[in-house]
Parts: sequence; C-alpha cells; structure tokens
Amino acid sequence: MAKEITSRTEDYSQWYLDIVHKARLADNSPVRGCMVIKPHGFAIWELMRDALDGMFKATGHVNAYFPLFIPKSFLSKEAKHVEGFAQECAVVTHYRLKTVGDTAETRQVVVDPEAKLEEELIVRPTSETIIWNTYRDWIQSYRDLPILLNQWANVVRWEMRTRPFLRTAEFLWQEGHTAHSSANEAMEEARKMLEVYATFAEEYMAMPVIKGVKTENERFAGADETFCIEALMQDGKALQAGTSHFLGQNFAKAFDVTFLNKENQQEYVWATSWGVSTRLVGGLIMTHSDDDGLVLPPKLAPIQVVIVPIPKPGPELEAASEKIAQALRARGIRVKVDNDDQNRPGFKFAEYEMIGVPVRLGLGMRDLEAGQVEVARRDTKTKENVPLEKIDQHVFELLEEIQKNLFERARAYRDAHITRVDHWDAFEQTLEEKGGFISAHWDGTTETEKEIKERTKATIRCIPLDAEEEEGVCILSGKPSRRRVLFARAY
RNA sequence: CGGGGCGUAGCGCAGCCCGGUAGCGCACCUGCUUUGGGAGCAGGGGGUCCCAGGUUCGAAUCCUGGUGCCCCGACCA
Repeated sequence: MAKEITSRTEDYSQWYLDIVHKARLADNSPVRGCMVIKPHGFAIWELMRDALDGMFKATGHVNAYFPLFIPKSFLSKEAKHVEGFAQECAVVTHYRLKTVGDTAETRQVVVDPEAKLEEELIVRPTSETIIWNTYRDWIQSYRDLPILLNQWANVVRWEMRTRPFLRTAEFLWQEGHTAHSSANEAMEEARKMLEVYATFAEEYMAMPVIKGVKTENERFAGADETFCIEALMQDGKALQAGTSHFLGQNFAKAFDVTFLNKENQQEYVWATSWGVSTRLVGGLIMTHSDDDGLVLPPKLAPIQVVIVPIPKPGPELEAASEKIAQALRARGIRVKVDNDDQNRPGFKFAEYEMIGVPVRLGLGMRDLEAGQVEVARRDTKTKENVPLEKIDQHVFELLEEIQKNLFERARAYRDAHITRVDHWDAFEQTLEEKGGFISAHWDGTTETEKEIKERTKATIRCIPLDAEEEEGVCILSGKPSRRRVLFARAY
C-alpha cells in the first residue's frame, strides 16, 4: 500500500493535504505560500472557470484584463480599502538585477540599487482601484452605463498561514467589476451575482450553500454591503465560498468617477464587485471526498468515466472498450480508456478512486462473454453488472444520479449541522462537540461579535437572506435581537 | 511576530544520545513470471546527510551561528 491517506478522523488537515498531493491536484512550490497547480487540479479549475464564464456571459458580462501592478498611491485612495489590504501586499520596489562576483563560486544576482522605482508598485490583492481609475475615463454619461465587466486573473495576498487551494499567497480567481447609474441597479447586480454563485455551487459543485449578508465587521474593505455564500465542510468548519459586494459610491468618490444623469446633473457612479477563487477547489475536496481519496461531482470531473480492461488489455478487450467509449463520448461524456499494461487492474482501481473519477467500468473476457460490464461508482463504492447494449444510457443516467446524490448527501450533512441555540453554555458546547453552523440571536454590535470570536473562535458567517423575523435575546449580551444569525468556526 | 517540531536518495523515515567508509520502505531502471482490488523473484542506479564556521587523526553524529519547512496562536477569500 504505497499511497495511504491519513483518515479524516485521525487528522483532518493532514487528510486534506494527503488528498491534494495524492490526487495529484497540486504541489508545494519553492515560494512560501504558493503552489504548483498540477494538470488534474487545473483541469478541475478549468471546468469551474468555463461554467462560471458561461454564466457571466449569459447575464450580460464581458471579460477584460487589467494590469497585475497597481501604483501604490491608488491603494490609499479609499480609506477602508487600504486598511483592509495594506497588511498583506507584495510590493515591487526595483526594476533591475545585476550580477556581482568574478568567479563562478562568488557570482550572484543582487537587486541593483540604482534601479529603484520612483513610485512602488503593488502586486494586486484585488483590482478595484486600478479598475475604477480606468472607469473615470470610460464614463461620462448615463449612456455609458452600466459597465458589466469581469476579469480572470491571479492576485497576491501575503498571508501568514497558507493551505493549498484554501488560502494561498497567490491565487487564481475572477473578479467582476460593474458600474451603474443607480444604487438600486447596483444592489440588484450584487444580488444577482450572488445567485449565480449559489447556483454554480449547488448545481456544479454539488455543494449546498447558505446565502447571506456579512456583518459590518466581516464586510469587504470598501464595501457598503457584502453578500456571501457559505458552505459547510465535513469537519464542521464553514467555508466562505464566494462574495458579492455592493460598493455604493465609495470607489467612485475615491477615484472621482461621475456621470451626467438624465436630468443633466453630475452624480457619482454606483459599483459592485464579486469574486470566487481557486479556494472553491478546496471546498470541493472537503465537501465530498473520503478516506479513499478525492470524490468529484460528475460535472466537474475531468474524467467522468474510466474504462479499465481486465486483466491485461488485449485486442478484443481494447476494441470492446473503445466501442463503449465512443458510445459514451457521443453523449458528451468525458471518458478515458486505460490501456496501459504496466499496472495491474487493482492498482488502477485504487488510482482512479484516489483521483476522484465518478464511474469506473471494468471489462474482462468474462464480462464480454456474458455481454455485460462491471459498473463501479465512486460516491457509494458499489458495483453492479450492466448489459453491454444498455451501457451508454445507464452511465449517462448514473452520472446524473451521482451528481444528485452528492448534493443530497452534502445537504443532509449540512442541515444536520445547523443547530439552533438559545443559551451561552449550549453555544460553547455545540461548538466544541458538534461543530457546524449555530443559529443564534445576536445583538447586532461589533463589540459582541468580537467578544464571541475571542472566547470561542467562532465568527458570524452571515445573516441568512431568508432569516425570519423573530424576537429573541442575544446569546452573549442578553440584549434584544430581531433575527438569528449563523455562527461557525471557519476556514 | 510568539510557542513547539523537523531538515539524511524523488517521497516517507532510521542512524545522531555513545564520532570510525550512509541505511530501510516506497518509487525508479533491467529481466523473467504474473494480471477480476494497490503483484512476485532476481539484478541495478541514485546522496554537497539544509548552509557556514569550529572541535577532532576522523563529523550525518559534538559545539556555535545562520537558514528553510511544518504544526499551534495573532491576520485573512
């Protein structure tokens, strides 16, 4: 057994790292906090990206690209924004290196002190500033609005502690940046994109999410309102999976972006921004995977079906395998036929389970003679024999079934881990013993929120959009509250 | 930036206390036999023992100083 994975009960975070490495998703890099995304990991991200990109286009957005480097002065224009990001920015100060030393042993590259930049450049932690600096030139009148723009990019946030996909110093994401002529329209946009994210998370990732609003304390630096989708991982910790911000006129004011409205009056432009990142890959792993490796929902599986000839691939088996593959491909299914004769079937079974292939077809002479195929599903680890002539229809339906099953399973777990709590003792106890979301009353003050965080490490993940009005008293302060909010320890 | 742990073959580790020609498992290469759940046998290749000083006839091992990584905290998508 060469590729053992640490069990989830033994050490959840080691299990996560094992999955990342053994499912060949990513490697560590020589640079602290950065990772190499390997082909299999990147293929998952590509599927996510393509699906999201299609959804953005369908809601009227277009893609563009803004620079990696941002003049330092830009960042300081919006007070809260700087405050939020200043702590974690990478800064470019020079533009040239030179070599010193005469011999091969002593020669080294140093920063040329002569080549100091007059104004330092910030490696973007997010692009609001450079984009709004540009929008000033693009926007004159209400006729120029709205601008519905998205960019796919990498950003850098110099984090203290990192974990592959969940929090890396450099990560890939998309950031939508829209400009509107009214507050209402901008707010609608922010909510619309939250819906897009929620739909994507649930329909593609099979990851149930709760849509909500962030408290002032948890809000994006520079936003008037931050909407989010929150998911629950198998260890009972919450994961913020996507955010959508109503930025008000904050960036328009900071960058002096105004437009003439229909009444011929100058007005500041209203803004939104929204993003999801490669963090979603981490969420995907932690939502479905088990102690045998990665489990992927069919819609995001680079290989949806693998066909393994048993025992050794011979001409007859290869022909039969290829024929099945063709039939599946004709239905738009991503299939791999593993004709490699270096590894034994047992090894291959374990390997494909490790990398999360949803369906495996085992095909041996015995099956051929019986006119059947062995169908194994990754999510339940069950096997059945299916007649050859029905295989394509069967697999097509099975993939849908698996997609649905993963979602239902994750939702059942999530729902079972939302606990309504009305007393402080129960709050602490639930957090320690059960984890998950805790639905409780909160007095609405940042002070109380911080106090709770300090005592328990739990934060307010969101105020659910569908939270019902309900009179109650704050779990900590006993002050009146009008609705419950969701607490959890989070990634 | 605080507290702890670890740097020895691609990966995981032993050896270090008690100094004496660097080892194990997996992976890799060659050959044969195997192939319905991670194959077996035989042969083989691969190392600045994190770096720099020091002690010593001799250092992976002892001493000093660096440095990198991991875990736990403070910060965060």
